[in-house]
Amino acid sequence: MARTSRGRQRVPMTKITNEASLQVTFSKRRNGLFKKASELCTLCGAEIALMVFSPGKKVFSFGHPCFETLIDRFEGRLSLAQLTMGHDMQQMLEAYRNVSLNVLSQDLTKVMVLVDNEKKLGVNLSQTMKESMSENWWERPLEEIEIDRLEFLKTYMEELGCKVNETRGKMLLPQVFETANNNNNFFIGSSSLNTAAGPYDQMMQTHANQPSSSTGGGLNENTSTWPFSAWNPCLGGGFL
Amino acid sequence: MARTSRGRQRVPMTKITNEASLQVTFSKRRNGLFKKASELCTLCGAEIALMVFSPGKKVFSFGHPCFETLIDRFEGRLSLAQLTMGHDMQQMLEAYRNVSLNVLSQDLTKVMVLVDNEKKLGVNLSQTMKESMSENWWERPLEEIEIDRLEFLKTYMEELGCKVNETRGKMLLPQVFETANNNNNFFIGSSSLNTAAGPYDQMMQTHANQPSSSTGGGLNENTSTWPFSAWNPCLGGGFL
DNA sequence: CACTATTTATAAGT
DNA sequence: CACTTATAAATAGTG
Repeated sequence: MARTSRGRQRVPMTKITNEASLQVTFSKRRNGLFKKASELCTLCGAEIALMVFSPGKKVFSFGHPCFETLIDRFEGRLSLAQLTMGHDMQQMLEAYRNVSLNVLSQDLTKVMVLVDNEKKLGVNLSQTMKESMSENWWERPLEEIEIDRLEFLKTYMEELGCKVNETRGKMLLPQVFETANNNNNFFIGSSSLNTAAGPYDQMMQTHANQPSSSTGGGLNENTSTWPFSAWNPCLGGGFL
Repeated sequence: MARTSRGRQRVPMTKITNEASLQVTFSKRRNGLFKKASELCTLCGAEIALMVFSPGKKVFSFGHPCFETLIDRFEGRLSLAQLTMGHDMQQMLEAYRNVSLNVLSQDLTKVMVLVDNEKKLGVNLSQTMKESMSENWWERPLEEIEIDRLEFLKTYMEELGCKVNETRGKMLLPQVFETANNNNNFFIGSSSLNTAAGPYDQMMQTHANQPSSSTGGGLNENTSTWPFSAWNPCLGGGFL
């Protein structure tokens, strides 16, 4: 009988037009990419943070090492909340919420902010904020949490102020960008001390665009809440 | 004559012990990973943010689409600054500064915050903050910027408060994690309107561990300042 | 999703 | 690090 397959064909490196095959290719290559990332972690002890937004705006992320390991590593470190305001007026604010049900359970969330001018910012911010409210992933009213936090930070910054004096340099600019990162579960339910990368499918997590559901689907058994639809600027729901 | 090569050999998926071959493998596979990421962007129109920390703690990042494209896409969108405080007390704060010298020039910076308890937080935060001060990438005193911003946000949140009422849900936890992401230059000096992914080597950037130098080396011609040593929790200098 | 036939990625070696 | 070779992997097209 004739060949059952022509085998792999060469494909031009241009965007696939056929929607169906694009989906298939995306899925296959995404998995391949995550696997490669995983292998790089394992073979070379590299640390990788990877986020992929599908053309359909779903989010797929990969992170290694696990949260716990990073805690040990960066314990006590704190970055600066840095907000800029150029003549074009821009600002960005990022925040997170990490869910950790157990030693090995956690999520890492990220958000992206871009504003071109204050007007648009003001308008859309309110809208965004209001929309996000319906997501309800918090136990306490959001504003309460936020305000407490901001208050704390403000106070902290003020206290810190007296210690700081040489803060010059270049605040080159106006555009602020932010992306999110997800630190996925790792070795769910076991091997909390294992710092080596495990099977890639255990290191990645798929976050489907789920308007109402709060648990992430996909390859991960993660039971923690993943509020992607609420904060992901790329998703159709939530903020968008 | 005998075969000059045994060809590719199968390698166990365990950490490579030989330091030399590890380096080689890391380099090769890292490039392969970036290439794969690039192809996924091109072929499927995916958006990818990828960060790789080498075992030597150097940072290699990849980002698509370019900053400009993202601006058009997310213009006016603002995420929430979300800070949590579990019974274990944790918090995280992330900030950015994006430098855009020209339409196609930009950087994306990221920071990571982890605190296990307030004591450690208080102590290390001050230390970190003080250390960061010597980096001077700001034009105005940091505290000033920070406080202004936090004040603005606080006010905003308060005003928003009256509009919000259903903010329940699960604030599952205590650990907060954050990683940085770098949105590299893309099509430097040309094709600002091109939204397709270009050659992967143009989408990636290598950030060497450079204590005093501020410009990133590697494959990218990026001329904007890259303050990695100041905020990268993995680097020996700056915050660490 | 399973199956090939091929294209790619790469481990070794130079 | 760049090039080569031979082989392991990834994956396009198909059922």
